[in-house]
Amino acid sequence: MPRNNTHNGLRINKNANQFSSIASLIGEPVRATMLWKLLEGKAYTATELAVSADVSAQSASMHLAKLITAKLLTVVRQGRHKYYRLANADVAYVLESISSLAPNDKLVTEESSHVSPNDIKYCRSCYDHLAGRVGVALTDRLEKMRIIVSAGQNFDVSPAGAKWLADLGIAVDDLKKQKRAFARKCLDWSERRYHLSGSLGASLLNKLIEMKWLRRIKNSRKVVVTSAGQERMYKLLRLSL
Amino acid sequence: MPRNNTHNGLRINKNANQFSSIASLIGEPVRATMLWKLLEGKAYTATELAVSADVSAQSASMHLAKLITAKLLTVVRQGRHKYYRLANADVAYVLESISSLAPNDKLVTEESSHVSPNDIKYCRSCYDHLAGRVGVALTDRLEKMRIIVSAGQNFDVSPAGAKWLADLGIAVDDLKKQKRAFARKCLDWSERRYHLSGSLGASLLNKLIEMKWLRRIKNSRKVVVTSAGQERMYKLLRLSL
DNA sequence: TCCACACTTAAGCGCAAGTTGAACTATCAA
DNA sequence: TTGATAGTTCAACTTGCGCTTAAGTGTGGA
Repeated sequence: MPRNNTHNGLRINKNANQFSSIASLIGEPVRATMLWKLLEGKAYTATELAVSADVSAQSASMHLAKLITAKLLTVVRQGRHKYYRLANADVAYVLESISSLAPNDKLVTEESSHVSPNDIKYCRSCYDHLAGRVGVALTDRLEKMRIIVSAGQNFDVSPAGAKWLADLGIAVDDLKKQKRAFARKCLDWSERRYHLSGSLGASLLNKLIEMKWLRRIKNSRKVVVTSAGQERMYKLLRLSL
Repeated sequence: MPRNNTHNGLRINKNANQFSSIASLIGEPVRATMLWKLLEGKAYTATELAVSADVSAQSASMHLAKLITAKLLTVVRQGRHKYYRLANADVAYVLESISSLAPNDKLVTEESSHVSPNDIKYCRSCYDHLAGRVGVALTDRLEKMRIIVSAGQNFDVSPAGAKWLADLGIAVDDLKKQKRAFARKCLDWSERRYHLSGSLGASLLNKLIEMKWLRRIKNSRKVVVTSAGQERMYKLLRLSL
């Protein structure tokens, strides 16, 4: 009887519907597994995702199509392969925040927020850039040293900063030409603070791994700081880890 | 054949499973509607939630039980009623972040982030405290005026601040005695900046509504600044809205 | 004491949503 | 050209999960 077909009721339900359709899209077990895998930041083919979620190619294709139409993923064709990745860092962020609700985080008392270097919260990749305590600390130092400067929801690179990055082998001008966002502020769930994302964040992470200052942990989003990395980052950035 | 039963594969899937179960819990249409309603911050009875989601009492009971065991909601009994509310601000925050993925945000070009006072992004309640552009601006002013001071992931209240709040009718000492967090930093999705949550944030919102500086919009999380509120907040806080 | 109300529990039904098998397109490599 | 691989589409099937009916507990008011 009391169907809430008031004007307000309808509007609320419209919002709730959109909200619900996204959440259930993410929540379906197979899709959740795929998204979780893609959180590493790498692009995977449909078959790879099908295998890792342990379903048939047909199922995978159907699920991936849904994620694409919902704009949660993007695809690029390469020959007969299709490479899927998360649509943007916002998606990665939402996935992270959902997982933070998992009750596995055994009773985190108010200020027992001590994060050890072995903790996934300490140093991890978020989609394609560096997050966690280290990601935030690095971003902080870059800002303090005026290599990057805050600009609304984005960062920008100072002239001096561009030179500093060039010394590291990162061509800021080239990155700016890409159509994806250049240097966005990405929120870190565990730290509740900004870190650097966008093409600059991504190429910085790549560079740090290439130089062996950081090392990815296989099949995980965890990243560790090598001893060389520790030393060099202190020398270059006064960043003690 | 290639069931990924490697040690790593299993660990990844364990995480993905937890992740998936939370997301699908949120995503089910009826539960999504209930959660969306609870985002207003108020507590509702099982029947109220059943009506607003347009389902039978039995169904509602079942859904609510699931949300309780997942620690997404909490309940208190009062006589023969049970009052449900979101378990904490983190839950509210996650719900908000999910909804931010909705593609309804019609093409937000890089810096067209112009928010009008009629926009839900401008001024709204997040769970039980004030969020949106106004929430962030208010928090900023409170910090600039040293009423609150940053302390890691929390805020603290200065001695002068405690006096200022007492003049408003907020007893800081009493709030600190509560077992819930006193003054947390809560991230605002649309603004990507902090605002004040915790018991202090909640009682500040209540007080502002009580004094008729703000007014809740029925059946919505939107909140509007009254003209009296505009005037008083400028006088008291140099906050122009 | 009695009845109304708020909410819960259990059993069976039914449907939406995912899976499967088969057929189809497109790319690549002999 | 042929055959192998990557991915998609479609229709038939299977099933998990929410809904309904029905019965039960606990609280409050007359």
